[in-house]
Amino acid sequence: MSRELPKVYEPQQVENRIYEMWESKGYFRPGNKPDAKPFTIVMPPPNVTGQLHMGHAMDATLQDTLIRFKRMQGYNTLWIPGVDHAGIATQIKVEEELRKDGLTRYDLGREKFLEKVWDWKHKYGNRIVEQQKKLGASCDWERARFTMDEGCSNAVREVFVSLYEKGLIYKGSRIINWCPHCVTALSDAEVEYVDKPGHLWHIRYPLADGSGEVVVATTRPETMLGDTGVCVNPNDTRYTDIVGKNVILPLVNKQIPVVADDYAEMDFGTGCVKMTPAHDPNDFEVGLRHNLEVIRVLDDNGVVNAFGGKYEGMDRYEARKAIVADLAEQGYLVETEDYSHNVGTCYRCHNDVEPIISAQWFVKMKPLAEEAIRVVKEGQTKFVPDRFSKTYLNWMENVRDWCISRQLWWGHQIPAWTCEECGHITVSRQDACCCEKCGSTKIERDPDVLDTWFSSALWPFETLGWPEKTDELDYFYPTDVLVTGYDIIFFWVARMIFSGCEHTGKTPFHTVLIHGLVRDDKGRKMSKSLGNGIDPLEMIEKYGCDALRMNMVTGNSPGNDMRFYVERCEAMRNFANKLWNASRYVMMNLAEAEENTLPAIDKLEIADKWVLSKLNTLIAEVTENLEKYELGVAIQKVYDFVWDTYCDWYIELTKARLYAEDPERKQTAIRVLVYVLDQMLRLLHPFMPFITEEIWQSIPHTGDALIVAQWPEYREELSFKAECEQMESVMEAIRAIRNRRAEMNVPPSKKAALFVLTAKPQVFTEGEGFLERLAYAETVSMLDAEPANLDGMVTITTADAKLYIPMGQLVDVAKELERIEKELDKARKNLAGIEAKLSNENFTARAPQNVVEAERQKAAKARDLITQLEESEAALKKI
RNA sequence: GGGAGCAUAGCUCAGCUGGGAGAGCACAUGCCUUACAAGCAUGGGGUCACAGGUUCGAGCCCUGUUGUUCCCACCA
Repeated sequence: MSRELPKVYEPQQVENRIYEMWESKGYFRPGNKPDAKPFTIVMPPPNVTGQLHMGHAMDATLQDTLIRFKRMQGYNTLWIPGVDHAGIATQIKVEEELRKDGLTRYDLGREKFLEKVWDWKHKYGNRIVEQQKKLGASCDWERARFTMDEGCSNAVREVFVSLYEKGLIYKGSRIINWCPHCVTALSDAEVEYVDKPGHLWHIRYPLADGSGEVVVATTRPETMLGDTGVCVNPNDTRYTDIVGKNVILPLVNKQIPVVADDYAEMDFGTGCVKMTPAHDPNDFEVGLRHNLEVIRVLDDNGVVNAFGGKYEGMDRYEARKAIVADLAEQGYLVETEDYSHNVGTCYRCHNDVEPIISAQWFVKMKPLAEEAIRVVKEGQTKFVPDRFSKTYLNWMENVRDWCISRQLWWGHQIPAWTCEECGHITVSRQDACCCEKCGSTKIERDPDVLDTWFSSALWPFETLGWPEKTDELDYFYPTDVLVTGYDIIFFWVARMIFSGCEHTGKTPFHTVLIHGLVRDDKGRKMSKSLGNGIDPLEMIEKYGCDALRMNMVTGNSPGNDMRFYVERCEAMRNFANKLWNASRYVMMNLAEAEENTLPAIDKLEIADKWVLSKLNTLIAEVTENLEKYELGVAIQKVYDFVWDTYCDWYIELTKARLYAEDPERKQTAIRVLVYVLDQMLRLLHPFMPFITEEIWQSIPHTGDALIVAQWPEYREELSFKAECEQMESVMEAIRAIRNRRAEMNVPPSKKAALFVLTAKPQVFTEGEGFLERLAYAETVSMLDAEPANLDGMVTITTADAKLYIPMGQLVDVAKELERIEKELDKARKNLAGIEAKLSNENFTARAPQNVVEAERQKAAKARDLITQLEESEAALKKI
């Protein structure tokens, strides 16, 4: 950056260069600081198929801000990136590719197909990484992991086998959620329930002995092909007689029993429920209790199978239509009722899922959940904001066994071999050669793969080398903060916690920072189908990465959704530009500074002491906010300081000195300007890494880069209370004068003399230069007494002074009086309020002393103002 | 059916442990003041959803009401 700086900040010229500098110098790797504490974050691995979207931008910004903050605080920071193999999503993508050539995965066979997927991964898997770099993510790319790489695969294998050995993984036939479109089982978490309008069909089932009938209701009539019973409540006197009898299943014409079970509710519908144990989880349970037959009537593609008789070969919806029509025709349909109900859909393809009985692998959750509940209840892992711990606990306390097998090819294949001879299942860390029970070599590996989340669940420790006992694992694990959206608490966070507890004996992180969704400007989810997504890369291209990052954190609080406004990117771009220009101003004068250190305290002037005190407060507050993950609050404070305190006030306050001819005063000013700029850049760096580094590199600095510079600290010796009050007093006068001039429409070019009557003449004498420059005063003179002639004089009153400005004909005495009356009225009301408070003994006795003291000071100030106003009023009335 | 969030300026939202009602954008007026017109100065604009309660004091804590969003749940 030369001294000849462009007037406008151009992020495109800066970002790539800075990022390469950081990366090449190894700043993203944890420092080699033996005494330093570690600070570790594992990045939620995006899908290999993924395209960077606003959710990633949010995720990355928050994590990077925390990492940069901690890095500057001296921690050995490690942010581990990686990519997820995303079983279903990726497999679908590659199958779509194949379809273009008219092929399916079965045409290729498993091995060939997997080769294709790996090709695809190598081709596109890095795209999302490159995109994340554009966000300024300072993660240790050299440690980037992939959930299917060797280390992760070992971890998965170890976990599967050890859980199996502990009896926490089992294979069994249960009702699971089946997606006929993806042709695989799903876990409960992968089902999204959608309220859909449908029908409730009431169907007549005649008693086999001809003594009557029962009427059952269903939303899925096609499942009746698999009915093996009818259930009534044992206390339901209406049906006592028929329990144990058989009814005839219409269309199928077979006899099925009536059983009594609490499951049937007497006051719902007719009180009779048809039982389809193969296609409904409740019916399955009832079936177990009453030994009902289990007849599965839909195949893996959702098509009616051989048990469906004449309906065989029909798709489930086709079959539904045909069955309803036949029921109606044969007089079995009593009623068709409009009925809206929750239908489970696949979270990937959004087709309806079918509850189907199927042999699958499960993780037994109850024993694992215990510890996962304990660590959160006892605060070893805290959610920010805290309300999500309730969400988590509620889920964990009611969690059911986790179906982990998927009928896919892309993923970690289950390490289980079934013996053809004896049927025994061998589960093994090494690929099995023969049955461990009978020794037969006729064994076949389970073709299924594991749920993608099974490997993601191990992410915090598998990325550090587990199951090997590595030094890294020892040093960096447990990690510190996990940052993610509330939408994957169940999918991922919960499973990482119980996995960490079970396999490492430690909860994987002490804090879970939850953020919300990024929505469009109308509050809708950004989605491909709506086409309302905004591309983060486009925003970066247009407004700069720093502006996008600022957009992500400002005005946002943890756990809450945010709407994305392009206008705010613009506002943040403007902020970056503001900072740029302030720096330009400092650098233009930099030649005057001999060094970038603070001048001796006795050289500091009032404005310097004021800005340094403000900076001090800012440092303390921002640090605390960041420690508490209040990034939005923190950045707001820095923003205000930069724009308001530094640019709008301090820079203006230094101009008198910079343009005057006293070299020593000039140097003091510029050195404080540089010092404060440097400190601001540090505070801002975690949020706006690029522009701050770029500027920092061109001001005098010690150290190689801002990214590894030290985080500012509060310095007691730089707080100057008295000088701050002085400064504020002058500032109040400046504001009051500007205000009056604006109201009177006096242009800045029209300067006027200023007379000051005050009990603190020294304050205003010292502030002369400020009043001249910022309050358009031609001259500033102190008065000993009220001016003799107030005609043509504007009177402005502040708590500490009365200010007179001769404005000649512009002044209307009557209007002046009216204004003073108004101000007086306001001031008196204000004082009355404060006094009422102070005269309340309850208040003075019970409120904290500092609050009472503050009220007293307010009262004193209000009284001063009233006195001043009254005097002004009296004086004006004399005219 | 259970649980949670939200309701603050025209719009979008901050407001941390109770003591000043705020920001950005928009709006109005005046300014090309030698860092910045992507700017400067000044201003208008709020019953903090409603009703109670606790407290010396409530946007903030408690109870209830209304509206709204979301999550969880096997009622055929």
